[in-house]
Amino acid sequence: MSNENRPKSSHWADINAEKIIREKGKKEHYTCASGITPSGTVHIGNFREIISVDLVVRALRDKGENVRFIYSWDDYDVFRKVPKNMPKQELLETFLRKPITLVPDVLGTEESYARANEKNLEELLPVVGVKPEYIYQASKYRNSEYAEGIKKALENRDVIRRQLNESRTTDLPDDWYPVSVFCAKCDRDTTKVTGWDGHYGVEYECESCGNKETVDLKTTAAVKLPWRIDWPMRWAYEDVDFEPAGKDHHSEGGSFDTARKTSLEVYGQEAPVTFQYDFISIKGRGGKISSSTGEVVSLIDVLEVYTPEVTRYMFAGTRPNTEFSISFDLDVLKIYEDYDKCERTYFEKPESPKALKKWEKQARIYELSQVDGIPEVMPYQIQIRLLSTLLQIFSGDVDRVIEYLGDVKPQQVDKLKAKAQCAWNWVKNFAPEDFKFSLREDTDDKIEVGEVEGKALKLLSDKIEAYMDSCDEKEFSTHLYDVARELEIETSDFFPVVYKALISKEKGPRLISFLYIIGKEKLVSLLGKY
RNA sequence: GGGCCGCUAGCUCAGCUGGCAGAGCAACGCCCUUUUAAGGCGUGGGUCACUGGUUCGAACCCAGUGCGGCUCACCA
Repeated sequence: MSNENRPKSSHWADINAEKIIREKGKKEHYTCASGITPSGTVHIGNFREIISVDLVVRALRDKGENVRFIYSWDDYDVFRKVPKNMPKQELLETFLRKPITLVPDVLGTEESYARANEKNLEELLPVVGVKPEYIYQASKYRNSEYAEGIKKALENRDVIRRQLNESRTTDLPDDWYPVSVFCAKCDRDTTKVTGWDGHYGVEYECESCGNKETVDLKTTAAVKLPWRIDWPMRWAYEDVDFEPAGKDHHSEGGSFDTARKTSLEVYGQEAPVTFQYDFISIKGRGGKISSSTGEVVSLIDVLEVYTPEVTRYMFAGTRPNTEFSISFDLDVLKIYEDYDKCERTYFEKPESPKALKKWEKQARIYELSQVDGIPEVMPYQIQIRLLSTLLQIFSGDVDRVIEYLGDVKPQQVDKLKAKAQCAWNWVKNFAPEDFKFSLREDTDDKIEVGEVEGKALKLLSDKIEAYMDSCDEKEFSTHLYDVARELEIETSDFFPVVYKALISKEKGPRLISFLYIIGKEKLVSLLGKY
């Protein structure tokens, strides 16, 4: 962050960073945590969790702090239901009640279902500049690394039961233990804990296979803590300073609420600084992906249409506790225009203190939207609409678009290409039909036109040949209208014919500019044959 | 029932560690000799949901009311 005479940032990420330092005190390093259960495709809603933490991590680092950014895969959670978007439903059903790390990968060849879901995201996160340290809970639990934490929960069984009962409708029974066990024989969590020896021995009985044994917390892979206890145990284990959570956790009586109490009373430390983030919804993907089931939109789908910077921008520019939707319809254009405006603002820093204050907010959002550092040269500014039109004229060939533009600097090429790829994907997959066109080929048959219309096209072709090189757009428009005038046809009849001859549609981009973009040579070959 | 969020122009929203009420779209007008899906300039448009409080000053802070949404009280 460039600091010369800058007003103090009021961005939520910076405010939270300050709050962490204030509440946790000055520390050698701060631990920021995020985590989710890979019980299915990791969707874009889950991504809000990760990116929210990443933004706060960046804010802390920009203040010169050392930060450990951990990301926990809760892959020792139970496989509770089969997501509808997964193949091999019957096979998956046979693994219900087992930990997801033991469910086979039905999508490919990963070692497990959990791993497959994890890998999908892990491979993509660096693309948007997110690089956490991954922690795999299945591995932690199965190696008994949490033995002491589990034992502590058992020792405080009554305290925890009281804490949980405060927000339950029905009290936990007297013989309840604050642990859950995966049966060592059948791997299911259909077990009942029947005793604890006061040290490391836990006795259980499996209700599905009848297995009954006593396991040692120091060596067993079977015992895990239920979520509401697991969370504070890990806060203590990793010394977590900051972890946000979704609104489902943040209600009174929700899991953050009880975890906070357990953290303090059982594990002896304050809960991390936190905030609540809201859900995000999807707009404009009607029927495109979903057929039978719950449509799962994940990061990879978003990156098809939004560049990594614009993707970050949507999250960095929205306060976490407000809901917003990620759009795939015409709103895409607006988002890009907003981002471009933000970008131009960043590179045009004002002088007056008053203007500087407004600038600061946008500038900070821009910085937080970048994947690796601020570009040295402002990226090439082109309206996404124009870019889409150009791409359609050149059939998606980005190099020809860049050649046409003529003034793209070498340092700007990569980002422009990335933007063009997204624009092209959007046009192909999501743009309304009205928006789409493709230029006719020279080899295509002529369209059917009446006698006068044919003459008009021919005349237009002649005028293009005669005047286009020597006139600018404004001057040439006279010749365009002359065609209609000379042949005594209404422009409202004339324009559609031109569009039809060019793109087989009755409407199109504003004609004069459109003709200039297409260029004389191509026009003459398309129109001259009438 | 508890908690959280929202209510600002016709629409979608920004503005919220208090300082002249904003943007985009829509509308209207003008220009590009003329509509359309990329243009330019301009105009109109507001009880900032309501009531009260704090303050020199409130869309913003506090207390309450109404309407709408989400969420928890199983599991994670």
